[in-house]
Amino acid sequence: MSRRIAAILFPLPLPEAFDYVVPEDVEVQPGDHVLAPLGKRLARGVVWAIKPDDPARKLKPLDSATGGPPLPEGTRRFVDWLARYLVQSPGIVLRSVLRSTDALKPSPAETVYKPGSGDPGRMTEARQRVLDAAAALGEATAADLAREAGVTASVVKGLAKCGALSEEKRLVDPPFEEPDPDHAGLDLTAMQGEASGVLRRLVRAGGFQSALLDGVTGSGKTEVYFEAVAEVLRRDPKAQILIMLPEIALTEAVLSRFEKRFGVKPALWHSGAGPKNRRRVWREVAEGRARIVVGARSALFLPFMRLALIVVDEEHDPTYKQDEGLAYQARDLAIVRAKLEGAMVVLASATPSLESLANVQAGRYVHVHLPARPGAAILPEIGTIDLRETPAETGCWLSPPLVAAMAETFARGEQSLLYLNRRGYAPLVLCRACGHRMVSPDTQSYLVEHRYTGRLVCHVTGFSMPKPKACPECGAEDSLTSVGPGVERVAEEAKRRFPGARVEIYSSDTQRGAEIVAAMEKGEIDILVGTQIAAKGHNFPNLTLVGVVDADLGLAGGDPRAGERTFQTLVQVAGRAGRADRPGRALLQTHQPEHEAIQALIAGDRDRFLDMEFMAREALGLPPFGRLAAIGLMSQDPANVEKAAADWAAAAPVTDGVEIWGPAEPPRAMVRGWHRRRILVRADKTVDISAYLRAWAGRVKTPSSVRVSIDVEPYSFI
DNA sequence: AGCACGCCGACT
DNA sequence: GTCGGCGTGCTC
Repeated sequence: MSRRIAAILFPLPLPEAFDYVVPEDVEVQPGDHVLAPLGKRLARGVVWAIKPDDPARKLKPLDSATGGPPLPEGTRRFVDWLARYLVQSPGIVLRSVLRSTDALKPSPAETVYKPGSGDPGRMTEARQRVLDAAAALGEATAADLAREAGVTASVVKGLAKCGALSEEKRLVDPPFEEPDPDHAGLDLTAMQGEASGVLRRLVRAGGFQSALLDGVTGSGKTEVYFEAVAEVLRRDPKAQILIMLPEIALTEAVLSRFEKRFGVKPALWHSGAGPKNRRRVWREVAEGRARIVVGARSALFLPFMRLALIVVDEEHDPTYKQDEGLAYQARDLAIVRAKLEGAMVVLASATPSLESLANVQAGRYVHVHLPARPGAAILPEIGTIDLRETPAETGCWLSPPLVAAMAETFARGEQSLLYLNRRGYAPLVLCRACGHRMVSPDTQSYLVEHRYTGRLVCHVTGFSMPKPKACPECGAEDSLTSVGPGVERVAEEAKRRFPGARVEIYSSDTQRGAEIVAAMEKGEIDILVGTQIAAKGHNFPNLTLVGVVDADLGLAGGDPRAGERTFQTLVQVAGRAGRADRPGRALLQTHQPEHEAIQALIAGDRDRFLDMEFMAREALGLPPFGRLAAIGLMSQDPANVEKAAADWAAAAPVTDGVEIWGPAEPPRAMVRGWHRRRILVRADKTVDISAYLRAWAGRVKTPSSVRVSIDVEPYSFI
């Protein structure tokens, strides 16, 4: 009598799936959820495969099947692929898929009440209030009715008993409504029509395809990819679609646009959603009923039954890269997932990543170009101010040419935006007497002065302290001085120079951001000083001058993507000026006006910037022309990390086309008591860097006091 | 991830 | 003499 064997994968850091005997009376398929004995306890796992028996092996029987929607094959293959690629145990990847622990239980039912025809009998005031509430709410739970009427639930129950309220069972997690591809009439420009036509043709061709939808802000990318979504809905009544957005973009605005186009709300998946919502979305996706999911990067791990299209909006956005825990780049994984599912991918951006443009050049992606809508935003005239020739006065940050431009703008009754990506008043506080620099107790990074709150703040850990009167090192009184500008300091200078102007600050510290935006739209602010947060997406019709206080920020440093990021940010910021019918201009204060990023920007020549950047990266063998990986080591004991780093370095396999850089102290060598070291690996494109790392990790034994993290394709170099 | 085993410090 | 700290190892 041959046994049936099931390989079961647990959501635990185990190296592989474990084998169990399937009892006679248990029926399981790959993807089913089961309980199985693991050591002394029962653990939840997923059947990964059914295997032929090997009678020689002594195996435990699995306990039982737990039910719930099975994990589809595509999702399981994605887990296996990811585990290999990310150099992680498959169980850890599985854990990212099983994000909603109670999604496996059937949707619970709740009792709801609505007005009935029965005789309420003796009418009391409480009963009348409940009946009024029921009439107003239509259909509600006992708790809701009681709260609304200001009584206890027993009054509701009493009315239900005599039939004055009728009782019904309702699923707590109702299915999502079916989106209608033809809900809204088409109202596309000729350009949009052409672009959406290309995408629709790709959808009709079917199978795995990738397209880059490349269009400036305001060109209507969303409407265009919505047409690809509609085409998928029309062609296959079971097909599912994932629309990915950076977490921060998952706002009411997106939802209302979606609802206008498809007539219903999409299933939403993001970190802020509660467990109830997650359970509903997870289950509806796994059962194949949720047709469209709009979600942040983690939505990529949902168990889609029949995924036909993935849209990655704002694909260049660096927040698609997750650095903590499972380190992955959601945009890249979207391509992989689509390939495994035979689905199509649309990457959309106004400033596409170099990686995506390289794929276009290599012919791997179809390039769908979407020019600006006629009559819409005109890119402003962009100029530089060479700070070496016309520096700002000592203790000031606005150079004479920028001040002159602001004065003209103000005189015309138009608005200016000063952009500086530094919160607070000053990025550094030091003692004039002894040179002591105020640093954070944990990270040793500089404390940023916030004059508005009178505190010194660590932007890394959030640590803060009141600004001391005397230097904590030498005791000198009133010797602490603020070095460098933050938005508060630039605003102070703007107020001093333009006493009649209304100046406001907009940063992530701003409490009433929405009010600032509204006031700016209404023209109630003359000069807005803002960080990154002010660069995105707002439409200020009377804004005609953008001054970039420090265009050099981000050009330096060891980050291979710094130039690209600066370029993208500057395009966004410059794009704020002159959006309505007024021409705008942008002025960039810089010490390196000859830098490619800045030259290309003032020429409005993206292709030239990209060519330069491509050449630089190709020469260094950096992505997308080579591969990078980072090995991070962390311990509370400095001697332990040091030793572990040395052990890792000594164990590195020697291979052609691979270079090891380090071990080195990262810029933040110590974070919250943890000492850190990093080893960077650069490999030629032909090298399987995951296999290399796996082989390497197999040769080293790291003590449990040292934590090891492997990041394939790191983005953060902090 | 749990859970057990094992080897050194302050307590009934 | 034991209770309990958490470092190490194992789970089909």
